[in-house]
Amino acid sequence: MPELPEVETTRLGLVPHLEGRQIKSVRLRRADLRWPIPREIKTLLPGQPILGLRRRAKYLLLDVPSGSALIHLGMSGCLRLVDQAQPIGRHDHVDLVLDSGQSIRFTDPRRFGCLLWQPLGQTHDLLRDLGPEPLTAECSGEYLFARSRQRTASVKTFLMDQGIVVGVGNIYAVETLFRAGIAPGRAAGRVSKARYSRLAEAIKTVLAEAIRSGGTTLRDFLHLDGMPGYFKQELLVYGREGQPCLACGRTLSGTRLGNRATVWCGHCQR
DNA sequence: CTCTTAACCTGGACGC
DNA sequence: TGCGTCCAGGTTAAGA
Repeated sequence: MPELPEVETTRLGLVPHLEGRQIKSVRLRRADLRWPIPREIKTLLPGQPILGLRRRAKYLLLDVPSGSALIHLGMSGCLRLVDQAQPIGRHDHVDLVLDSGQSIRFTDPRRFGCLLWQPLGQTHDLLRDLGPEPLTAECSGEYLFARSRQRTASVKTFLMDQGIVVGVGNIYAVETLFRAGIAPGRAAGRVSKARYSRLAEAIKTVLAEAIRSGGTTLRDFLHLDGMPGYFKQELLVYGREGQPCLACGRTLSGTRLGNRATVWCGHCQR
């Protein structure tokens, strides 16, 4: 489900409810997510005040004095704020019960997500080799150009590599490449600096706009209040294979790159 | 190193 | 209605 805008939307929705709260208890129903949920989650979190909820790449970090709970939503995960009375669903794996009476509920049907522990002062291995945040100046055309030299893999695969730049998944890779006029199958090392500048620009505008719209809801991504994200209405190419290009009217092509559905316009993107 | 592929897991959509 | 197949917002491990 979630790329950076959906994770950030989740964070923004949760933050106001966490101010001054503490974690009363942890209800663990199922620990076998992508990696087993470590015992620290169960033993260290209860009784701790919540200091904040940060995001790095597609990870959320729930800070308490002794460290951070590290959360990734995988393909199908979501966090919701629920009341005690909320019935527990088949895929509601963990509740972090707050002293407000509400709980942060982690739901993830496919269990590609994870909930791990990062002790204070340490950086988890999963965060170690991540590239820059896309909405910072570090993610520039110059930077992408420099990192892409000599690389023969497709520019789309390159863009989705979290070691290059974080937060861009399949939907936003397809969208940003369309807006930058770059064919997704082109070798990353054969894209000019000028076009990487356009791409960097597109990454920033598309992600920022998606966050502003509350993310993209394809099937199951919902906000804390159960409302969908509205960026789907602004997708120009994703999911539109065989339909007319909104820029030139020609039929959009579809293929698979790195095993992921890819859509583009053979006329507008080179 | 870089690149490609398979694997993890469940559920929904579709065709027969 | 039921069954098989394919597909889905991500990431890592293994192999070439």
